[in-house]
Amino acid sequence: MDPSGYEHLSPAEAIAYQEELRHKIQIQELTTPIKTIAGADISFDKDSDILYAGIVVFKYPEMTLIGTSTAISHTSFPYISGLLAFREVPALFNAWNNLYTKPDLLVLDGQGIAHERRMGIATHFGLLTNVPTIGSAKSRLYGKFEEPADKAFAQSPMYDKGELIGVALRSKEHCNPIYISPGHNISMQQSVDVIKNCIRGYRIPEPTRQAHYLVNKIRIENGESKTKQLGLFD
DNA sequence: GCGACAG
DNA sequence: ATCTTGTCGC
Repeated sequence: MDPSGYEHLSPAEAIAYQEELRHKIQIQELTTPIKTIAGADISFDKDSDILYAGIVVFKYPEMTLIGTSTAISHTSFPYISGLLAFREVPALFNAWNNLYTKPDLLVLDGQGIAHERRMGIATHFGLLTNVPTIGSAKSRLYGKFEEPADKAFAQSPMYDKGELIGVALRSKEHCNPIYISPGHNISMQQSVDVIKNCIRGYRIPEPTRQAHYLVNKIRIENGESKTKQLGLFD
């Protein structure tokens, strides 16, 4: 199904689609070398249905900037816990198609398989584009875990009925942990290792941290240009 | 019925 | 996610 059609799905239909896609998920080691990595994120105004999507690509593991792409899209699918992909993936897909050179790996702001149906936004996007993905969320959605020690890089496994679905990682001392889980076409261990390599002094790993910065920037800029276009200062 | 609940 | 200044703590 083309993501442009997501907005016409009912929540029940979206859940049915997740159950259908989950059978295709591949959590296994990525054997091809990782030479480039990208971060993706979304931004929007409080009561607006316009989404600002952005992707930032870096050379890995140096993390030097290679390129960026953005897309401004409309959505009508509401935010529903567990169905985030249906709201944000269409916009991200547009930004993805604007990228000249696709990265070897993509980090999304949200869960991978640490989801009740293993279909977090990172997994969903990976299945859609066939690019290896990792989910790096700022808060927990699903899974049980013990609080990791308050020491940089301390980690604790996240489980769902005995199954390992993610890792709570203390990316920085005295900061709340981030929740890492593989999205598609990469292993749990590799996901955690890669994210650790992307931590550069902040709680949020560089790929999504920079993507967040980018989408906020274009959101503010777009708002200002519209104000001018409407001639509110005339 | 109650609590949880990515962005 | 976004609205927003100061403020507590390392």
